[in-house]
Amino acid sequence: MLEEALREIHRGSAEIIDDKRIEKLVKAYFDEGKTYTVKAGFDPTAPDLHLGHTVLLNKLATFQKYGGIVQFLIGDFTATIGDPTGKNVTRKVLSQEDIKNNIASYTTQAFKILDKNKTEIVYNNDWLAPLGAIGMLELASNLTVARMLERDDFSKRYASQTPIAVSEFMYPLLQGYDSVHLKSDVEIGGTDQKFNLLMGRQLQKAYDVKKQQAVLMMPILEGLDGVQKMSKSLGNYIGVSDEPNDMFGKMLSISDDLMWRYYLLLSSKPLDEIATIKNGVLDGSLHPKKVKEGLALEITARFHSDELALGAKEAFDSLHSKSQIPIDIAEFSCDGEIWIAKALVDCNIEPSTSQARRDIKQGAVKIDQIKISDEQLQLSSGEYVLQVGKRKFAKLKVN
RNA sequence: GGUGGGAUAGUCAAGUGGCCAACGACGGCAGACUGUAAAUCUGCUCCCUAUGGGUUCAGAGGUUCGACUCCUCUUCCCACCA
Repeated sequence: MLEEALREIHRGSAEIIDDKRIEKLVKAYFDEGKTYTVKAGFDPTAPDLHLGHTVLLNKLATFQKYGGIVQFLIGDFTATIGDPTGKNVTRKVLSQEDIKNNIASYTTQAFKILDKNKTEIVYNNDWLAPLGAIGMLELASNLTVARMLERDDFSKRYASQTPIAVSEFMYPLLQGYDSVHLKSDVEIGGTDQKFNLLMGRQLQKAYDVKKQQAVLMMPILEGLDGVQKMSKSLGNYIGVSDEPNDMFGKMLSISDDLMWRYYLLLSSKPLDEIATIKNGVLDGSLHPKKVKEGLALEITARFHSDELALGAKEAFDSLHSKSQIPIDIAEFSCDGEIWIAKALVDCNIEPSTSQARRDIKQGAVKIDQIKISDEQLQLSSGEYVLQVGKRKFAKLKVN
């Protein structure tokens, strides 16, 4: 039982510092029912969560299963500085108003995964604001500039003479101080947070907290392209608030290689079960498509419901596998006879008549399921279903 | 402040007077194959009812029958010097 719990906790992690401590904490929970605290910080900057964020949330949920009380730390104070990690420029400072709004939507989404009863939402403004100038200076004395400049992102910016605000130096310190105040037993974060996470340990020692937090780092999830990290700005993400059909479709669009990564980091299936599935695919007894569907169903169901997930699968099948026309396609209408190329542009499924003509020439355009080849074609009155390629549809009514 | 180099389509990057709507790569779109995959192969990739016309190569002028290519000025980048 203990062993299983630990395996689940270790699953997918990139690096763990002080694993012994984690073992002890979990063991104490099994033996004596003692709980412990697991801290994770969230920047209230991104109100829309995507699956990349859920990697961390999943891990927190796992800890909750085994005695962990999550300290869901909202960095409302630190957000006014902006985490410099990975950034090449000084970040914009958020207004209090923005922060408040973001927090509300953030937590609603997070509780789709976390157990509300084992979560304590804390705001670092509560203790960082009262820290005052003296406290701040005291804190700052724990870190040397040289040490700070060892950090890659800072040293690069320094070398290229990109400005670094002194306040940015404070960020890791403040994050670390959060751990002092909260007396956290464990902190989890992404691998990119290593420096900040370790700062928590260092400061706990300096402030004589009597215990140093264990640190568990999760890898950064790759986006749909399988290469770059999942992020909204790159457009390669699956949002936790995505519609079931979108979510399901996006999941199926990932490559087979990436699928295993997603299974590891996103699925709640036990590892040995996943290993069995993987073997099945390797020896050909299982079709990779089916396996990917399983994953897509699981994830879609998690954020919506079993029914909606199944519905999404059916919608997907009828659209793609059975090559039927989707049910809800955009409708357009026009007056009088219309040239086919123009019609495609007017229905927003082609960017220009030039492109439309090219596609017709290539046999990519269908009207009512029938491929057309005449680029001069005029549509007289009636209703048509226009199609370009496999996925672009429009209904057109010619009056 | 001085001197030199650069700015080309979504991105990178050729092109140094006509053969240039502009090589190539990536991306994107489409076709074949499939599992709406991936990989691979093929075609297309400024706009316009088109064997033609129009607008493009940082911006504004100029030279020329003709300019992305030459000259002048402007803006922005980069390198070296001070």
